[in-house]
Amino acid sequence: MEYQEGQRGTVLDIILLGGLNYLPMTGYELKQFIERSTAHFWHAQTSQIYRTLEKLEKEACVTSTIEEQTTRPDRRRYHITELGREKLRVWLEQPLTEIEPSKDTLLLKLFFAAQLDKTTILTQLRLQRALYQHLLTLHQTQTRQSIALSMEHNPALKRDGLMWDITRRLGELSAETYLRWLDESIQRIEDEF
Amino acid sequence: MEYQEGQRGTVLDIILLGGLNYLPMTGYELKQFIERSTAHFWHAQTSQIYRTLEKLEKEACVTSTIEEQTTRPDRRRYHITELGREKLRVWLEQPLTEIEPSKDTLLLKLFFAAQLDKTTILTQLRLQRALYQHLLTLHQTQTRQSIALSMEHNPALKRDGLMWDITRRLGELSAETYLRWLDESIQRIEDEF
DNA sequence: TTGTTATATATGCAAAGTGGAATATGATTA
DNA sequence: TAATCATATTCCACTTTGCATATATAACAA
Repeated sequence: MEYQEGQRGTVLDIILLGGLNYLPMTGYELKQFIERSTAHFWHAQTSQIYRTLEKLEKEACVTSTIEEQTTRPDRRRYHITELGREKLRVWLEQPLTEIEPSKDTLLLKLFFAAQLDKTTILTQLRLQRALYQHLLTLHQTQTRQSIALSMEHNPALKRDGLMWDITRRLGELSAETYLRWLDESIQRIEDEF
Repeated sequence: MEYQEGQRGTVLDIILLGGLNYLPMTGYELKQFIERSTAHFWHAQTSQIYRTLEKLEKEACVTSTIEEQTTRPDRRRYHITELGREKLRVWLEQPLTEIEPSKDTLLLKLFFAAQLDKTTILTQLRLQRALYQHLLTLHQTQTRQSIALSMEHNPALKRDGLMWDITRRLGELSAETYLRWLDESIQRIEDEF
């Protein structure tokens, strides 16, 4: 009664359709595609990918063909259909009208951390700091390069490249913010706790 | 084989135990507690809260007593047990050794948005901008005040107040970052798309 | 008086997601 | 030569989540 029902479409549906809209891939390749490109804002288990592909095939959003291989197990390559493209387009056009609630385990830990001792809290924060420092480096180098590489290979993807860089940029900014916040918080706990 | 198994403890377990560690509450009150205090980093459905409370009672982490009421439906008030406190403490002490993968639907939309037209993308981004602007205002006023209020009522919560403000602060910084990124992205799309 | 909101809890169902293991095999490396 | 890595998919048990709905009652507003 209150939405585009009948074909809601989960987020993973969309990632898979979005990937297959560039080129046909196997489940295995889609897993790698997700790890290379969307990992910083969405991830999925291998098993979930295969099950979702089956579901999408039932819904006629994708079709599949088996490729026989001699040296390796046979593999099933998925192709997007017109219906699939339509589903993708409809979902992309639909604006997000609210902010989705985020989930952050570290914040939860800190929220109830007053009962811990100072050193335990500080150790945990410093550990997170190291992890985020590493993540930031990744965003600034690796991810950026992989985008540049894709575009050299295929200049038709100019717009795509812009959009990919925009998503990459939020990852970078977020990591910077998180680091600043960690530093500030470590300082405050040292002084005020 | 590779973790503190037997009592893994989900995040919602911890929120409920953490809340009950301050004072005994009913399911209904816990729902409100979550909305007031942890909503910006974790949320939960009412049904999920009641079911998790039942589970925690089976595990002897909480006990419950029924309060008979004449004007309202009876209610069940939950109390944390020693085992519950222990579970909470163990979880809080355990450091997070990795960064949890985040999920962001807007980024997903942008990642595949190259096929949309410029106006559609810009409209969606401007809508998000308005939503985040509103969220930022909330963080800067409402949440801050509710923390100050809690501490006036109970000065013993000084440390808790510091930790609460630290979590609030990330909400504020994140909203600012998101806004800056939205502005920057709108600009880039206007110029380069 | 009729409808709505707030209090208070519970249930049922399906979809979504987790995590691990099973099953193959070729290529590489120590 | 043994180990393990990379390819490639599937299955299973389980938890979690979303969403709707049911059952009460009192207070309040239209």
